[in-house]
Amino acid sequence: MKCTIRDIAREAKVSVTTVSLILNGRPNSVSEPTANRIREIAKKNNYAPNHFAVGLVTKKTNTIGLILPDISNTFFAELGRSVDGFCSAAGYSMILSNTNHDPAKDVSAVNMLVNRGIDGLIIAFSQDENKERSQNFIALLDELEVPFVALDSWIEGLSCPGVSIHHSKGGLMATKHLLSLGHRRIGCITGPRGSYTAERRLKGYVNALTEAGIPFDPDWVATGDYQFESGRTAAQQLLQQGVTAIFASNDLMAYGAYQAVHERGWNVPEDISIVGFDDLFFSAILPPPLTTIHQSVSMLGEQAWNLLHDRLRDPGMEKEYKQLEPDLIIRNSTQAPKGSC
Amino acid sequence: MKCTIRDIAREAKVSVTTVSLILNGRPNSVSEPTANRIREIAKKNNYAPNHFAVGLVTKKTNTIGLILPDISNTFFAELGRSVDGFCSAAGYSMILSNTNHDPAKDVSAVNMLVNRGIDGLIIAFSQDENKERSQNFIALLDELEVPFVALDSWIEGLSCPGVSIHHSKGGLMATKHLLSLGHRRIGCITGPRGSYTAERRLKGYVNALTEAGIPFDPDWVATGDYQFESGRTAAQQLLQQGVTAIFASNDLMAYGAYQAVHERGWNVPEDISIVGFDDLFFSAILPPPLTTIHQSVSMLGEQAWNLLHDRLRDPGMEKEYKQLEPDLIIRNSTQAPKGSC
DNA sequence: CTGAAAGCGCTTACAG
DNA sequence: CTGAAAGCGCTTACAG
Repeated sequence: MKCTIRDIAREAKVSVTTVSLILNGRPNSVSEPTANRIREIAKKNNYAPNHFAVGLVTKKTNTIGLILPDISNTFFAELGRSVDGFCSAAGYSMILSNTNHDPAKDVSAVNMLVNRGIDGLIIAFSQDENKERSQNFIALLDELEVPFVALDSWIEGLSCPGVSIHHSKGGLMATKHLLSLGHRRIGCITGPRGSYTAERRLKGYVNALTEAGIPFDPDWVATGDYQFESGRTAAQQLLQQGVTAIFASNDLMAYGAYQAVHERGWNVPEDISIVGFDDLFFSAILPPPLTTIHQSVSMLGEQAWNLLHDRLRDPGMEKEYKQLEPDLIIRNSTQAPKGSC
Repeated sequence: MKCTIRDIAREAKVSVTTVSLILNGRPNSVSEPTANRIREIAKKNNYAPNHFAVGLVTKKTNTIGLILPDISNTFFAELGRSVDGFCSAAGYSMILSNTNHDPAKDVSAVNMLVNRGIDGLIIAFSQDENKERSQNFIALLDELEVPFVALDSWIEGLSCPGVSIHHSKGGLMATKHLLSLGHRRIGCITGPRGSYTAERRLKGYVNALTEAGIPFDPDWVATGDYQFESGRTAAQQLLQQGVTAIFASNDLMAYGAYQAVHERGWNVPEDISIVGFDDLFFSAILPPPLTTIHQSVSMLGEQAWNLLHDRLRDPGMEKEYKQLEPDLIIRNSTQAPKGSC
């Protein structure tokens, strides 16, 4: 039978107040022997506080919500695992909500989670091209009574703490690497239109070209959706344009680009160099191993949790937005363009 | 300001009883106009029931727990996504708990989730070689007051509903495929010792050899732990034994086997055929694409949810254990052994 | 057709 | 040093 604070009080012959004070370690003036007796009875009966009763009174749940666009993408799966690790170590549970990249689900997930009673929220936003819905979403978030932090992504116009890799710097580093190898006709496969991360990474690409004095050619940019298949299609377009190298805005699309190259009977990196972004586990074992921008998923998860945890304790805390340094991992998918030496 | 049932009652000039009855669609005899008025006021005020108050009274939470060994493994990530999809469609939330393959965390996760108040539980067990802890775990589960179902894996001696692929049949099919190509020296990379799924898959391998009249050679079996690296190491051992083909008990280890083969300067499938198990997304894009046993993750998730949902409505329901049919997907990592034709 | 009231299991001023 | 009591926001017999 489930044991309540009342059962313990009865057995220990004290009031429920006393039991509650002791078991929660609240400041009290209960005598040591009594306190110990209470603790022992609680232990013996396997006492665990009723979560709802506690929540009803304290308004605290020790549960946080995590909203992710797509948990089947390794990057987000690892991110989820990382956040889960940190929050469960701190005694919090995590309710996961998967939006399948649907911004409308972002909205319903926030509502659902808040009604269910979470203490805080971590959100990796889905891209939204719909300006009006996007504005409504910001309004909803602004009125949220629980703290939340943006992870990986962000919404234009939203003011909140958050953490992400420095997307544009990553795009810059990837493109500069290609430039330094001697490439001049460099294509870019972007993430979906309206996606914050996609736009930042593209910006890095554009900046690198500009710095190198290469005029921006829109034909060298193909839009993808961060999925494998779109990388393949986009790469086919770019190959038509005669690019000698491709910066894919994530690894999954880079794999698609490999496929497009192979289908043409070409090889990576001999005929075309490819750089990715994310550094998924598979990128290291793919033949040839993929040169890519590494994101530290565990650091991302840790920082997101820390930002949230700080605000759980002090809701008034200032909103900081952290940007993690990207790492260029040079492997074998990039080399100097053909005939350049 | 958060609006309560009481605020609505006051505004509608009825009792809280009436409001509760209407908003929950309980059998009632409230006049239509009154009912509509209540519904409108609720809507206008954005009323959402307080989860804790409801839970305290009804003992229901509309939340289920999902325990997974490793969400960063694509197979489990997709499984999590699948379960999440079905339960959120049914109005349930899912609390995810990641055990990192640690059976001790299985136990603590169950306790944590139950104390937090879940209506039901889906568990993909981690393997446990420790018989005593395993027995204690079974005892804990037997006394669980909420329904639970086993997903993918299972514990010897436990009686509960569940769903998994027919692991041994999958192992049988994979090995028979190799046999049918003419291979006779077939190695097997198993999952970790004590793992239910690993043992079943190995059993399929052994059965196939026996059926074909090939004596079982323990040197042809190498133990892995379902991770990439262990596949590489195990494959190195097996290659020493002169096998012409390898059945890896999951795709991740099959990728490791590819690596071991390449490191030796050999090729798949010319020098050695490899079959995997799971059919992860990457298996189709790997060069050469991997022949493997396909598991329908979405069906696994759906069945697990259905089994649980049935028991949520009728706890007395009989315990059924469903086994899904494996599918052999033949791609390019397998062919007849060298010099066989 | 509708409401008063008990109770779910806690926490927390407040009183002694 | 310890306890009685109010209250968190609901649901649900029960009474009228």
